[in-house]
Amino acid sequence: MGGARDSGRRERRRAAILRAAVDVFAKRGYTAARMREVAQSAGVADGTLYLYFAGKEALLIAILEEHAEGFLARAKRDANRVADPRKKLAAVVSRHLASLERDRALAHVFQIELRHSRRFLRQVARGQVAKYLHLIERIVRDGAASGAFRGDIPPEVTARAVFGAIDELVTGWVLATRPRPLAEQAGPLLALLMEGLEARLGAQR
Amino acid sequence: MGGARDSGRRERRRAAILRAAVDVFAKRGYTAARMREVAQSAGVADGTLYLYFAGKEALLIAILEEHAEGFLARAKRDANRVADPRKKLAAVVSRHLASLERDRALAHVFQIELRHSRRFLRQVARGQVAKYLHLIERIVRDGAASGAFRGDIPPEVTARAVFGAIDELVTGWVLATRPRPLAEQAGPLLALLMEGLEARLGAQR
Amino acid sequence: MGGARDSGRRERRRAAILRAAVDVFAKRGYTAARMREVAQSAGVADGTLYLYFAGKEALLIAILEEHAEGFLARAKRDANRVADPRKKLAAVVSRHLASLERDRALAHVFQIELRHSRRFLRQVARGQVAKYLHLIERIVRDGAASGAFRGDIPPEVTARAVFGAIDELVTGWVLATRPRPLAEQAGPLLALLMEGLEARLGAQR
Amino acid sequence: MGGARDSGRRERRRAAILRAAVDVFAKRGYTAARMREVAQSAGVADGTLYLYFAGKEALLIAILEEHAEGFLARAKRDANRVADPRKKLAAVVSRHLASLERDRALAHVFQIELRHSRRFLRQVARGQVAKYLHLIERIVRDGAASGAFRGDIPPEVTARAVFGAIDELVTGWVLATRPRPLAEQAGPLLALLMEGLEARLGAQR
DNA sequence: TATGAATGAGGTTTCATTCAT
DNA sequence: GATGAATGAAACCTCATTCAT
Repeated sequence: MGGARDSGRRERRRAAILRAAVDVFAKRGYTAARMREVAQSAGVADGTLYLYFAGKEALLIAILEEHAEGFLARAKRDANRVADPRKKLAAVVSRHLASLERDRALAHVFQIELRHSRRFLRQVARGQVAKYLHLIERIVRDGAASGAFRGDIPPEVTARAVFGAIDELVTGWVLATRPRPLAEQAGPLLALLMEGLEARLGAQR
Repeated sequence: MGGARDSGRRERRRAAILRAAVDVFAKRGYTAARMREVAQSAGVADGTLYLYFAGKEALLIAILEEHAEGFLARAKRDANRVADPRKKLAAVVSRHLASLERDRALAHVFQIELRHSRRFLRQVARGQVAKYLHLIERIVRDGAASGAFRGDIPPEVTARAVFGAIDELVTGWVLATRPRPLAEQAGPLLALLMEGLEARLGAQR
Repeated sequence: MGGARDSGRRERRRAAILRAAVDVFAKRGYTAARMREVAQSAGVADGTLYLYFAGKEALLIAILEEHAEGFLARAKRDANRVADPRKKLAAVVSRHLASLERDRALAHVFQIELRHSRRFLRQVARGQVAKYLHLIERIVRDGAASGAFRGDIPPEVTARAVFGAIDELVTGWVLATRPRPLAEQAGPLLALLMEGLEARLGAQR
Repeated sequence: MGGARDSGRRERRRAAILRAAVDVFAKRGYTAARMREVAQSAGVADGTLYLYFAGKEALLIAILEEHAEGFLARAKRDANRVADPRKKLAAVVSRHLASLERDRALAHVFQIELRHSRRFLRQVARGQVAKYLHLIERIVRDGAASGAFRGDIPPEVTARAVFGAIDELVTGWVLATRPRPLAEQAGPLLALLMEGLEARLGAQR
């Protein structure tokens, strides 16, 4: 019982620190952020941070892993709910935009602070983004096999292009002074990706 | 004559410092880069850096402006050489990939170091990237007007998607241990963007 | 109890840093003094200095305030112990000389380092010296009112002259290689100030 | 002829640099003053300063010597014009105040910038101030011998007290926001020094 | 003689992290 | 486990001075 209660307390404190880190990193930027401010925002002493995380960069990595895993799981679940590859892709894109639109500070950290160095990016790319790219790649590959998607474009290129396009929309939204809702942009983006930019004869829109 | 020679000397020295900065920033990352190493790499004294650039960040900004302007000018020129909007877009994409593939250290700085803070990103986004997005947007808009492109997708979304897709390909290339040539990826990316991901009945590829 | 002990510890450490600063400033001069040397002399780490004082100049200001206040309080107390304005003035002069003679390094800092810039002097002059001048002025004014002192000299001039004369004796003592004791000079100075330089008929000395 | 003309040119340039140094030192303070600003103010190139003076501190010393010598010569001449020791002292005091009141920037440098370090002060004290103290001391000593002045106060103490009193008046004038004319203060100061602060029976003022 | 571009030594301060309590 | 006072490494930039022209 004591163990369980302690564990709950520990878990809550860990979450508070992580939330504080997101807010402070978003507000100040990773480099300018001070561990002291994170501690104060979380309501703990400076030294306590180090009982939960190995250091400043570990905090950044933890933010990434904490949310990326949940996000990836939700995206996979959403994709699995439908059979049509087109709908799978649409589900992933919508989930991506919705997940980040819900929490602007977190989106800021994801789009900007998590990319502050090559070494860090490598860890990110090898870790979470790679998993995400694989998910898209799998959908595209399956779609090509079933005849729903074209088969003449390397799925890795498609996956990167899809991810890059979404990613840029989000970054624009994060940096904008008066951003337009992300959710609105899912439809047009999907239309572009699915059907292409060229006008079709006999199927004008 | 002395003035001309001095001016040439100054110009050469400025270029040497800028080149050194690209190399050191790419090798160490902006934060870990030491001004001393830049100076040594450029073959000048520490203090000389400050006769040419206001400081470390000014060096980063100068790298951006120096190359972004030239790149943008070349992209515009390429686009203007052809009339077909499809070919214009193809020209810009190819130029983008080719420009960065030519100089990997510079590409590294563009893809990673130039994005190390929100404040900096804002300057970048508002400055050079915005110009680039406008270029793409203009092509897309004109293409829609002439009937070559669809008219139902907001051109800003298209522009961001195109830029994001290219950008991500480049970033993947910069971070990869064994990158595949960027030039090879222009074709598939364009095919995807132009014609879309969905398979066409009666026109299988 | 822990709080009281900590507070004592903090107070002792603060005093040690201040003492170290006096010694190093006197030995090297303010500009040439190194914060590192102050830290080493105080037996703390470099960064610890900044937990107690805002910076190098704050150290100088703290030396001034710390000692000037005590000195002024003692001078006032001494003056209040006697009723005769002549004795009041004598008490202040003696206290001034005695206070600085007790601690040569401190005297050095007071006479030289505390005057290293106009900006700083203004703070000094407006702050502590002004208070000191007021004390003398008050004594002189009261003495004139009671008929003990002349009434035809502006008290501000008298106060500045008295302060300047003492100050110069101390500076001479600080700069001298083989200084003669300051205490010995109080009597002659007072005789001069009180009775004047001119010989008196029928009252030869 | 060429030599004479060159020499005149050199002399004028030297004077311009010295004047520029006085102005810049007074405006910024010695430490904050930049050699570049002195050069610009004098209308010469940075390097030219070093063809006339050994360095920044040499500039300060040159200001001192240049003006102190002239001032001392004038003070001596003034003193020699009268026979009465009282009038000699009055002449020196008046000259002192008048000399500095004429040029506020120079007065600033004399009162503040010339005292910025012990090493420097030693040079000053050993050099010019010592000569000045000797002048006063000689007058006081002669006055005592002739019976005009008291003989019971060590002349060195008197000299320092006189110098200190004048010096403090000037410093107050330099630092004041709205200074009252120095010349007005010569009379009261002399009255104090000559006749003393105590009220005289039967000779009230 | 005059120039001014180049030099390069030098130091205060910040802040992530540690560890005695 | 929690605290927070203490640590100390680390680097950008300034500016007096030099010297090739």
